[in-house]
Amino acid sequence: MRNSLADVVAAALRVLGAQGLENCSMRRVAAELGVQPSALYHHVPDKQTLLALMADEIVAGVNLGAVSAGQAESRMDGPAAARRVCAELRAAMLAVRDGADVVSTASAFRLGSSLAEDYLAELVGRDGARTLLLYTFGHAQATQMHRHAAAFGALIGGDQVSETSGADDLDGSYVRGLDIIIAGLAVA
Amino acid sequence: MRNSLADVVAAALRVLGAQGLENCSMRRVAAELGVQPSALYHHVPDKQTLLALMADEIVAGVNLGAVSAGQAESRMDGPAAARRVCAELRAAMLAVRDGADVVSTASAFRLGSSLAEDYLAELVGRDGARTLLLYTFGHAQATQMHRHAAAFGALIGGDQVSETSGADDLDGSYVRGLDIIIAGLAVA
DNA sequence: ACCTGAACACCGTTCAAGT
DNA sequence: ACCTGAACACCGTTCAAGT
Repeated sequence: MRNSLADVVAAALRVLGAQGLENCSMRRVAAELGVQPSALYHHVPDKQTLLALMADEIVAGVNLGAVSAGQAESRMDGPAAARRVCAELRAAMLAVRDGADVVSTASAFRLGSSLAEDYLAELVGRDGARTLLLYTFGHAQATQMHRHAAAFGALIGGDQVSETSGADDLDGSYVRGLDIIIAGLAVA
Repeated sequence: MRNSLADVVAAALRVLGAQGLENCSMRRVAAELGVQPSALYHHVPDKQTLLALMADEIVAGVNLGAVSAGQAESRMDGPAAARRVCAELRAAMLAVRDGADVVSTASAFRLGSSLAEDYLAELVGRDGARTLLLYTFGHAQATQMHRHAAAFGALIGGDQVSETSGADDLDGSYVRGLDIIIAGLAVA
């Protein structure tokens, strides 16, 4: 036994963190393992599947209700628990370079049948769950894109503008949008 | 004068519609124009720029307040006008194959400075505008991905399940999520 | 101004063959 | 079971040169 599926996923996450999604090719993951590109296809049918496994790993730490569904958070009301799950999801994605893109693409493919959506649906209903998830994915993607652009701009532009209006409070922006949706859920 | 920038963008949109985003390469766009791939770089600095121009074209028909800002929709309240803009945006993206992906990627890059976001911000505030846009983009992407999967599944699976619960009411799902956000805006 | 021709440095995936 | 070696059919981009 030389490399397991878990080794491949771990190597892929290392390449992702070090080089970003656009450079996370099958060939580079193979190189990270010291193996020929074709060897990866013994563990995984294609790149899309590998990305889905990476997405699962990225969000693996998110707590989706500890015991059985809805039971662990019995002291919290639905909206409050939903808010906690979304915040954890966002943090997990932002912790990995391009994590939001990887997770969003993989989860959009399963919309309607993901663990996170099912759990959120118990808390706030199917429509509320979808709305919260799509907002959370979209905002996380925008956050990482903005940070990437800022990091790149800092290299070439010094920091002559710093922030046109100081208005890149991405965390605050996320929470305020979340508040809007949660408030809307209470009405319906 | 053999080809203009407009010709290049139009050819790219033709390839997109016919072959989808994953096959919309610079080389295929060049072939569509009967030209060498390198010729495209006379009109456009890189592929990303071409995709942004395609995105602009896809949403060009969306009415962002006819006369001056906020004036044309004086008979509508803010939330109602915002709902109309979002629905038009969604329809424009869904009208083109992979349109949601093209527009989302290009717009996420400008989040905080797009025409649509500025207009929506006048109607419902910056946080409301961002929330509505991210939700609308995300839902449109999920819609097109679901349709693509359904079309592909129909080819191999016949239609043995048809719909597990008849629950692929994507348009209804979108509107109900929009209702949640709009209701939340009214509270804040 | 607009394009060709040729090249550079890559991709994902397949497949026979090895151990 | 896991991997190599070689190939196939592609990519985006650059650049000197043509008209």
